[in-house]
Amino acid sequence: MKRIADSTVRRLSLYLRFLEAFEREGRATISSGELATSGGTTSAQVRKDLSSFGSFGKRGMGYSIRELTVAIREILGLAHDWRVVIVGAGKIGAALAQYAGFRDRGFHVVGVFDSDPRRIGLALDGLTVADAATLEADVRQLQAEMAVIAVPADAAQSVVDRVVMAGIHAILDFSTASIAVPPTVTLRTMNVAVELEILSFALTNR
Amino acid sequence: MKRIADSTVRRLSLYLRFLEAFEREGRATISSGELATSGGTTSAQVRKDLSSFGSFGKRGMGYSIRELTVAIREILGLAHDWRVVIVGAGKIGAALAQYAGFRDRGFHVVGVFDSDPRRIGLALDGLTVADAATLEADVRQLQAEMAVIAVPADAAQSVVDRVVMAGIHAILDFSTASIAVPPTVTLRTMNVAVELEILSFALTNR
DNA sequence: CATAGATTGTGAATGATTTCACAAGCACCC
DNA sequence: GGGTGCTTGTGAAATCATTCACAATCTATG
Repeated sequence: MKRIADSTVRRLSLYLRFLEAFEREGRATISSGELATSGGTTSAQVRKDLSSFGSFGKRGMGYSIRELTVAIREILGLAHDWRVVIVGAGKIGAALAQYAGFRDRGFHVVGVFDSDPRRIGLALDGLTVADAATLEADVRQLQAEMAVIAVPADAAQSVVDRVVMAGIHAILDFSTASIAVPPTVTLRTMNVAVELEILSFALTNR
Repeated sequence: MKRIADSTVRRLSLYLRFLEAFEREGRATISSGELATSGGTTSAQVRKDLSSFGSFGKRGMGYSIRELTVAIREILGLAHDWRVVIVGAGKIGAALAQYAGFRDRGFHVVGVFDSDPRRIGLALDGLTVADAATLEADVRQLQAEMAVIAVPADAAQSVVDRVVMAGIHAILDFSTASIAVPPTVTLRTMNVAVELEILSFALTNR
């Protein structure tokens, strides 16, 4: 399979949301144009995005919402649930652990860790905050496949190293640090400060 | 000025972080190559990014960390503080309101709003959660310039419409909804589910 | 003051992504 | 069953972003 652009994958994830909303409304089919309008893009872009993976529509008719939903879920690897650990039970980590939309979308939080004794043992929505001292062993034992990192910047690299050591290949990082990972590991960073600074630039240079 | 790519602005924001770290270490100058290594890019990219805005380095010597920091802060519009309101005092909204890194970087939270009577009146780090009923008037009165939206998906569009009405031109949206704004408004979306789905794709198709 | 060594700034080349534009295919209708 | 109207799938073209490569220019040094 030829390499898929990051931007394409991101859009597929968005299309999936719109398809689910349309399905809830009871719609049966949708055209690339309508999907494009929902997602703020163009119909050609929607068709191109899908064409990397196959042919899902009917000419003259559009796409079956049901079928396209299943196809995109398959493409994105959402056919089965993922087991996720959260490291860091501070404000952000705790908020994420308790975020229901998480689990509803197939991401099952199987463990929350922290190294602060005041947080270890806290109950978060059915889970108990565990001691990060045994992170590697616990991650393996829980068979986690993804990690969310919500620790202070100066601890982030070491925590990432440890979950990588424990066999994790996909990491979502909320810290503001610059993190290095081996090429076999996918790391994505969500940085509120960066986004605010992009907004600041937009306000300043409009 | 010619149009600046979003990716360029994002990198400038990252460079700024590294520059600040280097400055704390007491370094005086830095080369494009070193900055590139920190940011996971190339020296040519660093120079190209800066060249859209002027000439900041000395050939043979690199960049003065002090001067480049000031220049990038100027470019990004961080020379003065921004007044930010947060709408939605749930888990995410509350975590953001209490996030100190926010204010330290020049983003001053001047108001937090919610429509749930159980949350109105709560104290969050020096701020009291206000009733969202008077959002428009309060936003104007507080002279807020940016809004962070952390409300449920079905309320997001209406809240965005209201802050836009109140004169806000920059919005950071944490909801999972698809939001429309007038072309004069900059909207950025942070969607955890989308990021996790990109990770899911990466794990599935590696 | 001339030379050596380093690093910038930037056109040109390459690579990636998006948009265009249109033939092909499907359903519906008469 | 042929015509009409729509919409897909996809090469080709256009646009946008990154990398290359090198002249220009700075400091340090003897």
